[in-house]
Amino acid sequence: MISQKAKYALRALVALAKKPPGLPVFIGDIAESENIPKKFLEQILLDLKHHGLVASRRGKAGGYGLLRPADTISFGEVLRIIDGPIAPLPCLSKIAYRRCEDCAEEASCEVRRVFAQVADATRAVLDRTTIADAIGADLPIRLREMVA
Amino acid sequence: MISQKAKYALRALVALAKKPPGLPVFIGDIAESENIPKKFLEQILLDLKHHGLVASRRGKAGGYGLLRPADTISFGEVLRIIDGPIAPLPCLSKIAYRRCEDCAEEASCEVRRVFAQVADATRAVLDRTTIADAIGADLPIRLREMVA
DNA sequence: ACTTACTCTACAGAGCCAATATAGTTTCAC
DNA sequence: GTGAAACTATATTGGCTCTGTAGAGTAAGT
Repeated sequence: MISQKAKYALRALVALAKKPPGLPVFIGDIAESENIPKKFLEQILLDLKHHGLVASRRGKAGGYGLLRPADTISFGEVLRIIDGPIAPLPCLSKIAYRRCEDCAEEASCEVRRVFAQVADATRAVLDRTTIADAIGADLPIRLREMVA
Repeated sequence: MISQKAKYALRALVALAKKPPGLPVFIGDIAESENIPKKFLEQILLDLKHHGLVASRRGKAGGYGLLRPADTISFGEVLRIIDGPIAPLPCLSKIAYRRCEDCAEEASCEVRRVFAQVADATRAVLDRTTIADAIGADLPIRLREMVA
Protein backbone atom coordinates (compact mmCIF):
# COMPACT_ATOMS: atom_id res chain seq x y z
CA MET A 1 0.00 0.00 0.00
CA ILE A 2 1.32 3.42 -0.89
CA SER A 3 0.69 6.24 1.54
CA GLN A 4 -2.03 8.80 1.16
CA LYS A 5 0.71 11.39 0.94
CA ALA A 6 2.27 9.70 -2.09
CA LYS A 7 -1.09 9.46 -3.76
CA TYR A 8 -1.64 13.19 -3.19
CA ALA A 9 1.79 13.97 -4.56
CA LEU A 10 1.15 12.02 -7.75
CA ARG A 11 -2.28 13.53 -8.22
CA ALA A 12 -0.85 17.00 -7.73
CA LEU A 13 1.89 16.40 -10.27
CA VAL A 14 -0.61 15.06 -12.76
CA ALA A 15 -2.76 18.12 -12.20
CA LEU A 16 0.23 20.41 -12.76
CA ALA A 17 1.20 18.54 -15.90
CA LYS A 18 -2.24 19.10 -17.35
CA LYS A 19 -1.91 22.87 -17.10
CA PRO A 20 -0.05 24.89 -19.71
CA PRO A 21 3.60 24.96 -18.64
CA GLY A 22 5.09 28.22 -17.43
CA LEU A 23 1.99 29.50 -15.70
CA PRO A 24 2.14 28.90 -11.95
CA VAL A 25 -0.85 27.27 -10.30
CA PHE A 26 -2.04 28.13 -6.78
CA ILE A 27 -1.78 25.49 -4.13
CA GLY A 28 -5.33 26.32 -3.21
CA ASP A 29 -6.54 25.56 -6.70
CA ILE A 30 -4.89 22.16 -6.78
CA ALA A 31 -6.08 21.38 -3.28
CA GLU A 32 -9.64 22.17 -4.22
CA SER A 33 -9.80 20.46 -7.58
CA GLU A 34 -8.01 17.35 -6.33
CA ASN A 35 -9.64 17.20 -2.92
CA ILE A 36 -6.43 17.43 -0.94
CA PRO A 37 -6.13 19.23 2.44
CA LYS A 38 -4.39 22.47 1.60
CA LYS A 39 -1.89 22.61 4.44
CA PHE A 40 -0.92 19.02 3.84
CA LEU A 41 -0.42 19.72 0.17
CA GLU A 42 1.86 22.61 1.06
CA GLN A 43 4.21 20.20 2.81
CA ILE A 44 4.10 17.78 -0.07
CA LEU A 45 4.84 20.36 -2.74
CA LEU A 46 7.62 21.81 -0.61
CA ASP A 47 9.14 18.38 -0.41
CA LEU A 48 8.91 17.94 -4.16
CA LYS A 49 10.45 21.36 -4.62
CA HIS A 50 13.42 20.46 -2.45
CA HIS A 51 13.97 17.50 -4.70
CA GLY A 52 13.82 19.60 -7.82
CA LEU A 53 10.60 18.33 -9.34
CA VAL A 54 8.61 21.53 -9.08
CA ALA A 55 9.31 25.23 -8.71
CA SER A 56 7.32 27.94 -6.99
CA ARG A 57 6.86 31.64 -7.17
CA ARG A 58 5.65 33.65 -4.23
CA GLY A 59 3.39 36.62 -4.11
CA LYS A 60 0.11 37.43 -5.65
CA ALA A 61 0.92 35.96 -9.04
CA GLY A 62 2.70 33.03 -7.49
CA GLY A 63 2.05 29.33 -7.48
CA TYR A 64 3.63 26.06 -8.41
CA GLY A 65 4.74 24.57 -11.69
CA LEU A 66 6.67 21.57 -12.95
CA LEU A 67 10.39 22.23 -13.09
CA ARG A 68 11.10 19.32 -15.41
CA PRO A 69 9.11 18.05 -18.37
CA ALA A 70 6.39 15.63 -17.33
CA ASP A 71 7.92 12.84 -19.38
CA THR A 72 11.09 12.89 -17.26
CA ILE A 73 9.34 12.45 -13.92
CA SER A 74 8.70 8.81 -13.15
CA PHE A 75 6.26 7.43 -10.62
CA GLY A 76 9.13 5.61 -8.98
CA GLU A 77 11.04 8.81 -8.37
CA VAL A 78 8.07 10.43 -6.70
CA LEU A 79 7.36 7.40 -4.55
CA ARG A 80 10.95 7.23 -3.37
CA ILE A 81 10.85 10.89 -2.36
CA ILE A 82 7.62 10.62 -0.44
CA ASP A 83 7.45 7.05 0.83
CA GLY A 84 11.06 5.96 0.72
CA PRO A 85 12.31 2.71 -0.75
CA ILE A 86 10.08 0.81 -3.14
CA ALA A 87 11.64 -2.58 -2.44
CA PRO A 88 9.47 -4.96 -0.41
CA LEU A 89 12.42 -5.90 1.82
CA PRO A 90 15.22 -3.68 3.11
CA CYS A 91 17.79 -6.13 1.79
CA LEU A 92 16.44 -5.55 -1.72
CA SER A 93 16.53 -1.78 -1.80
CA LYS A 94 18.95 -0.11 -4.14
CA ILE A 95 18.80 3.30 -2.53
CA ALA A 96 18.59 2.22 1.10
CA TYR A 97 20.02 -1.25 1.34
CA ARG A 98 20.02 -2.70 4.82
CA ARG A 99 20.83 -6.24 5.73
CA CYS A 100 18.07 -8.24 7.43
CA GLU A 101 19.85 -8.87 10.70
CA ASP A 102 17.64 -11.82 11.56
CA CYS A 103 18.41 -13.63 8.34
CA ALA A 104 21.28 -16.09 8.25
CA GLU A 105 22.70 -15.78 4.74
CA GLU A 106 21.34 -13.49 2.14
CA ALA A 107 22.37 -15.59 -0.83
CA SER A 108 20.38 -18.62 0.26
CA CYS A 109 17.32 -16.78 1.56
CA GLU A 110 14.29 -18.17 -0.22
CA VAL A 111 12.05 -15.32 0.78
CA ARG A 112 14.49 -12.80 -0.57
CA ARG A 113 14.75 -14.64 -3.87
CA VAL A 114 11.02 -14.48 -4.41
CA PHE A 115 10.66 -10.86 -3.44
CA ALA A 116 13.51 -9.93 -5.72
CA GLN A 117 11.15 -10.94 -8.52
CA VAL A 118 8.45 -8.74 -7.06
CA ALA A 119 10.83 -5.82 -6.77
CA ASP A 120 11.93 -6.18 -10.38
CA ALA A 121 8.38 -6.36 -11.64
CA THR A 122 7.34 -3.36 -9.61
CA ARG A 123 10.29 -1.26 -10.65
CA ALA A 124 9.72 -2.19 -14.26
CA VAL A 125 6.40 -0.41 -14.07
CA LEU A 126 7.17 2.46 -11.75
CA ASP A 127 10.51 3.51 -13.18
CA ARG A 128 9.31 3.40 -16.78
CA THR A 129 6.02 5.19 -16.29
CA THR A 130 6.14 8.96 -16.19
CA ILE A 131 3.62 11.60 -15.29
CA ALA A 132 3.25 12.25 -19.01
CA ASP A 133 2.53 8.55 -19.63
CA ALA A 134 -0.16 8.63 -16.98
CA ILE A 135 -1.95 11.45 -18.74
CA GLY A 136 -1.57 10.03 -22.22
CA ALA A 137 -3.67 7.13 -23.37
CA ASP A 138 -0.71 4.91 -24.18
CA LEU A 139 -1.21 2.62 -21.24
CA PRO A 140 -0.92 -0.25 -20.60
CA ILE A 141 2.82 -0.14 -20.56
CA ARG A 142 4.58 -2.79 -22.54
CA LEU A 143 6.18 -5.17 -20.14
CA ARG A 144 8.14 -7.14 -22.66
CA GLU A 145 11.44 -5.49 -21.88
CA MET A 146 11.44 -6.73 -18.33
CA VAL A 147 11.15 -10.32 -19.39
CA ALA A 148 14.20 -10.21 -21.58
CA MET B 1 7.66 -3.07 2.31
CA ILE B 2 6.23 -6.21 3.79
CA SER B 3 6.05 -6.44 7.55
CA GLN B 4 8.55 -8.26 9.69
CA LYS B 5 5.69 -10.49 10.76
CA ALA B 6 5.01 -11.58 7.20
CA LYS B 7 8.67 -12.28 6.64
CA TYR B 8 8.73 -14.44 9.75
CA ALA B 9 5.62 -16.28 8.62
CA LEU B 10 7.12 -17.08 5.24
CA ARG B 11 10.42 -18.17 6.71
CA ALA B 12 8.61 -20.41 9.19
CA LEU B 13 6.55 -22.00 6.44
CA VAL B 14 9.66 -22.58 4.36
CA ALA B 15 11.33 -24.16 7.36
CA LEU B 16 8.33 -26.43 7.91
CA ALA B 17 8.26 -27.41 4.27
CA LYS B 18 11.87 -28.52 4.44
CA LYS B 19 11.14 -31.00 7.18
CA PRO B 20 9.68 -34.43 6.40
CA PRO B 21 5.90 -34.02 6.35
CA GLY B 22 3.91 -35.63 9.13
CA LEU B 23 6.40 -35.01 11.90
CA PRO B 24 5.49 -32.00 13.99
CA VAL B 25 8.20 -29.43 14.63
CA PHE B 26 8.50 -27.48 17.87
CA ILE B 27 7.91 -23.75 17.80
CA GLY B 28 11.09 -23.42 19.79
CA ASP B 29 13.12 -25.22 17.13
CA ILE B 30 11.85 -23.02 14.33
CA ALA B 31 12.31 -19.92 16.44
CA GLU B 32 15.90 -20.79 17.13
CA SER B 33 16.95 -21.94 13.69
CA GLU B 34 15.21 -19.03 11.95
CA ASN B 35 16.08 -16.38 14.51
CA ILE B 36 12.50 -15.43 15.29
CA PRO B 37 11.30 -14.35 18.76
CA LYS B 38 9.48 -17.39 20.08
CA LYS B 39 6.45 -15.69 21.58
CA PHE B 40 5.97 -13.67 18.45
CA LEU B 41 6.21 -16.78 16.34
CA GLU B 42 3.52 -18.38 18.48
CA GLN B 43 1.11 -15.64 17.47
CA ILE B 44 2.03 -15.98 13.85
CA LEU B 45 1.63 -19.75 13.68
CA LEU B 46 -1.63 -19.50 15.55
CA ASP B 47 -2.84 -17.07 12.94
CA LEU B 48 -1.75 -19.38 10.14
CA LYS B 49 -3.49 -22.25 11.88
CA HIS B 50 -6.75 -20.34 12.06
CA HIS B 51 -6.49 -19.90 8.33
CA GLY B 52 -5.89 -23.58 7.71
CA LEU B 53 -2.29 -23.46 6.50
CA VAL B 54 -0.72 -25.37 9.36
CA ALA B 55 -1.85 -27.80 12.03
CA SER B 56 -0.58 -28.29 15.55
CA ARG B 57 -0.43 -31.00 18.16
CA ARG B 58 -0.09 -30.19 21.81
CA GLY B 59 1.75 -31.97 24.51
CA LYS B 60 5.20 -33.29 24.86
CA ALA B 61 5.42 -34.72 21.36
CA GLY B 62 3.58 -31.77 19.88
CA GLY B 63 4.56 -29.16 17.39
CA TYR B 64 3.50 -27.64 14.10
CA GLY B 65 3.29 -28.98 10.59
CA LEU B 66 2.00 -27.93 7.19
CA LEU B 67 -1.62 -28.83 6.73
CA ARG B 68 -1.53 -28.49 2.96
CA PRO B 69 1.19 -29.49 0.51
CA ALA B 70 3.83 -26.83 0.11
CA ASP B 71 3.05 -26.42 -3.57
CA THR B 72 -0.49 -25.28 -2.80
CA ILE B 73 0.51 -22.45 -0.47
CA SER B 74 1.30 -19.30 -2.37
CA PHE B 75 3.24 -16.32 -1.08
CA GLY B 76 0.24 -14.15 -1.88
CA GLU B 77 -2.03 -16.16 0.35
CA VAL B 78 0.34 -15.84 3.29
CA LEU B 79 0.82 -12.13 2.76
CA ARG B 80 -2.90 -11.52 2.64
CA ILE B 81 -3.38 -13.36 5.93
CA ILE B 82 -0.62 -11.54 7.76
CA ASP B 83 -0.42 -8.13 6.14
CA GLY B 84 -3.80 -7.75 4.53
CA PRO B 85 -4.41 -6.64 0.96
CA ILE B 86 -1.53 -6.74 -1.50
CA ALA B 87 -2.87 -4.01 -3.75
CA PRO B 88 -1.04 -0.69 -3.57
CA LEU B 89 -4.29 1.25 -3.39
CA PRO B 90 -7.50 0.35 -1.56
CA CYS B 91 -9.46 0.90 -4.74
CA LEU B 92 -7.43 -1.85 -6.43
CA SER B 93 -7.85 -4.58 -3.84
CA LYS B 94 -9.83 -7.64 -4.79
CA ILE B 95 -10.36 -8.89 -1.27
CA ALA B 96 -10.88 -5.54 0.48
CA TYR B 97 -12.00 -3.06 -2.11
CA ARG B 98 -12.62 0.41 -0.79
CA ARG B 99 -13.27 3.46 -2.84
CA CYS B 100 -10.78 6.31 -2.47
CA GLU B 101 -13.16 8.89 -1.08
CA ASP B 102 -10.91 11.77 -2.07
CA CYS B 103 -10.80 10.70 -5.69
CA ALA B 104 -13.34 12.12 -8.13
CA GLU B 105 -13.97 9.32 -10.61
CA GLU B 106 -12.28 5.99 -10.48
CA ALA B 107 -12.43 5.32 -14.20
CA SER B 108 -10.48 8.42 -15.12
CA CYS B 109 -7.96 8.30 -12.27
CA GLU B 110 -4.49 8.31 -13.80
CA VAL B 111 -2.79 7.21 -10.62
CA ARG B 112 -5.09 4.25 -10.32
CA ARG B 113 -4.43 3.21 -13.90
CA VAL B 114 -0.69 3.06 -13.32
CA PHE B 115 -0.92 1.23 -10.04
CA ALA B 116 -3.26 -1.29 -11.57
CA GLN B 117 -0.26 -2.33 -13.64
CA VAL B 118 1.84 -2.60 -10.52
CA ALA B 119 -0.80 -4.69 -8.80
CA ASP B 120 -1.03 -7.06 -11.75
CA ALA B 121 2.72 -7.50 -11.94
CA THR B 122 2.98 -8.09 -8.21
CA ARG B 123 0.15 -10.58 -8.11
CA ALA B 124 1.63 -12.40 -11.07
CA VAL B 125 4.63 -13.23 -8.95
CA LEU B 126 3.08 -13.68 -5.53
CA ASP B 127 0.07 -15.74 -6.50
CA ARG B 128 2.03 -18.07 -8.75
CA THR B 129 4.95 -18.70 -6.43
CA THR B 130 4.44 -21.28 -3.74
CA ILE B 131 6.45 -22.30 -0.72
CA ALA B 132 7.58 -25.32 -2.70
CA ASP B 133 8.77 -23.09 -5.56
CA ALA B 134 10.77 -21.03 -3.11
CA ILE B 135 12.64 -24.09 -1.93
CA GLY B 136 13.17 -25.54 -5.39
CA ALA B 137 15.72 -24.03 -7.72
CA ASP B 138 13.26 -23.30 -10.49
CA LEU B 139 13.31 -19.58 -10.03
CA PRO B 140 13.19 -17.15 -11.70
CA ILE B 141 9.55 -17.51 -12.47
CA ARG B 142 8.58 -17.05 -16.06
CA LEU B 143 6.72 -13.83 -16.41
CA ARG B 144 5.57 -14.36 -19.95
CA GLU B 145 2.05 -15.33 -19.03
CA MET B 146 1.30 -12.00 -17.43
CA VAL B 147 2.15 -10.13 -20.60
CA ALA B 148 -0.33 -12.00 -22.74
C1' DA C 1 1.22 49.42 3.04
C1' DC C 2 -1.55 45.64 2.18
C1' DT C 3 -3.03 41.50 0.43
C1' DT C 4 -2.07 37.14 -1.23
C1' DA C 5 0.39 33.16 -1.15
C1' DC C 6 4.38 30.48 -0.28
C1' DT C 7 7.83 28.71 3.67
C1' DC C 8 8.98 26.44 7.63
C1' DT C 9 8.79 24.32 12.20
C1' DA C 10 6.36 22.15 15.58
C1' DC C 11 3.20 19.24 17.23
C1' DA C 12 -0.85 16.19 18.15
C1' DG C 13 -4.23 12.36 17.76
C1' DA C 14 -4.79 7.92 15.95
C1' DG C 15 -3.45 3.74 14.71
C1' DC C 16 -0.08 0.16 13.68
C1' DC C 17 4.04 -2.78 14.53
C1' DA C 18 6.93 -5.76 17.05
C1' DA C 19 7.47 -7.85 20.91
C1' DT C 20 6.60 -9.29 25.74
C1' DA C 21 3.80 -10.80 29.71
C1' DT C 22 0.76 -13.55 31.84
C1' DA C 23 -2.31 -16.99 32.49
C1' DG C 24 -4.23 -20.74 31.03
C1' DT C 25 -5.07 -25.67 28.61
C1' DT C 26 -3.80 -30.02 26.53
C1' DT C 27 -1.08 -34.02 25.86
C1' DC C 28 2.02 -37.52 26.88
C1' DA C 29 5.70 -39.98 29.60
C1' DC C 30 6.49 -42.08 33.62
C1' DG D 1 -2.13 -39.03 38.59
C1' DT D 2 1.64 -35.93 38.40
C1' DG D 3 4.52 -33.07 36.09
C1' DA D 4 6.93 -31.30 32.29
C1' DA D 5 6.66 -29.77 27.74
C1' DA D 6 4.23 -27.42 24.45
C1' DC D 7 0.49 -25.11 22.44
C1' DT D 8 -3.60 -21.34 23.14
C1' DA D 9 -5.20 -16.97 24.07
C1' DT D 10 -5.58 -12.27 25.56
C1' DA D 11 -3.73 -8.05 27.08
C1' DT D 12 -0.41 -4.68 27.22
C1' DT D 13 3.59 -2.04 26.11
C1' DG D 14 6.78 1.25 23.85
C1' DG D 15 7.94 3.10 19.81
C1' DC D 16 7.01 4.64 15.53
C1' DT D 17 4.55 6.39 11.38
C1' DC D 18 0.75 8.46 9.17
C1' DT D 19 -2.27 12.20 8.42
C1' DG D 20 -3.16 16.11 9.18
C1' DT D 21 -3.42 21.08 11.86
C1' DA D 22 -1.56 25.43 13.78
C1' DG D 23 0.78 29.46 13.59
C1' DA D 24 4.33 32.53 12.84
C1' DG D 25 7.18 34.20 9.33
C1' DT D 26 8.75 35.69 4.51
C1' DA D 27 8.42 37.27 -0.17
C1' DA D 28 6.14 39.36 -4.23
C1' DG D 29 3.18 42.10 -6.57
C1' DT D 30 -0.41 46.49 -6.78
